Amino acid sequence: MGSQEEESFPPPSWKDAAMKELAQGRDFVSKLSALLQIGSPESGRSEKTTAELLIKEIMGTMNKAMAALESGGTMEVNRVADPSSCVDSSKEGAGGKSKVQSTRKAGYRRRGCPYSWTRLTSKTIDDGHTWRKYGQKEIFSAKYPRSYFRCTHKFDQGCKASKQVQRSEDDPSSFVITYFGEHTCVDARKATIPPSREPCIISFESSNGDNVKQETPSSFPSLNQEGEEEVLSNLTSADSASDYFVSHDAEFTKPAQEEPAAVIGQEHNGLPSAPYSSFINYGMELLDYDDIFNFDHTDLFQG
DNA sequence: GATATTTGACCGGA
DNA sequence: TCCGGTCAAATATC
Repeated sequence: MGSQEEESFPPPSWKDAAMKELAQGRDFVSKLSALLQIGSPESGRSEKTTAELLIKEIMGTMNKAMAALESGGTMEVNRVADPSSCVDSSKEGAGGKSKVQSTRKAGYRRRGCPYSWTRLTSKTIDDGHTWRKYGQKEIFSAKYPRSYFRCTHKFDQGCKASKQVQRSEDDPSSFVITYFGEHTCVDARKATIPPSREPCIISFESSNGDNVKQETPSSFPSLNQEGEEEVLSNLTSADSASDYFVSHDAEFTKPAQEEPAAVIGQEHNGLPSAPYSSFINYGMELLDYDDIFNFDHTDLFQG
């Protein structure tokens, strides 16, 4: 990775459109914020606080995204073809146990996995799937080790999804999470969650009226697994992962502490996808889940 | 006892 | 040959 970043980075026209949309979104949030300031006294204080926190989160995320766009992007690159093609062909159908045939440990490499996307997050988050860590490596030329996760259902359901988590060198409080493959599993944990397998269509309406629709992978990652807190705190001895919160019952993270993650690189069928639209969508997801599960915000936002 | 994590070794693409 | 991805035994945790 790395050398392809520039070439996969959104072309200027796309970038302009994304910037415009982000700026507009920021304006909307500002207006909403202003409305809240003069909101009716009847509105619950906790709800107002919640909304304000959300606004701060959204604003922060949008500013980050815009800054990233402006700077030409520290975006990761991801080559994408067919999600289903992103499998460990070497272990296909064997669930990793195929090497029973061979006495050798397999060292199959994923280089060139055609379907991946990367996101940068200041905290770990629960994507509704369960992951199992299967390795950690010190990476040459990288300051922090990289952790390797596979879907818990890799063997029982043959799910091919996996991810890598690495602390960002630029911002050690952030984690770069790279997802590979698509979940083909049916996670019991997700049974109570509205189906997310439908592609999320996001519309970017550019200034010239063109609509840029973006389809995000059905297994859009947003949140993380149980116990990853400790796992990630292992990446370095420091800080931030420790205050991360995940509730499996609620299938939700604690937004007040959770900085919405940005998908910083994604590509689909050779076309640069909309990393920023994805993170926007992530914000929408939070709201949707909230509506659906009728979470008690006061609980969520209290430490 | 079952399940998850850690960690050193192996493998193979670049 | 190097280095990153994965395996699997050992260990830890529940």
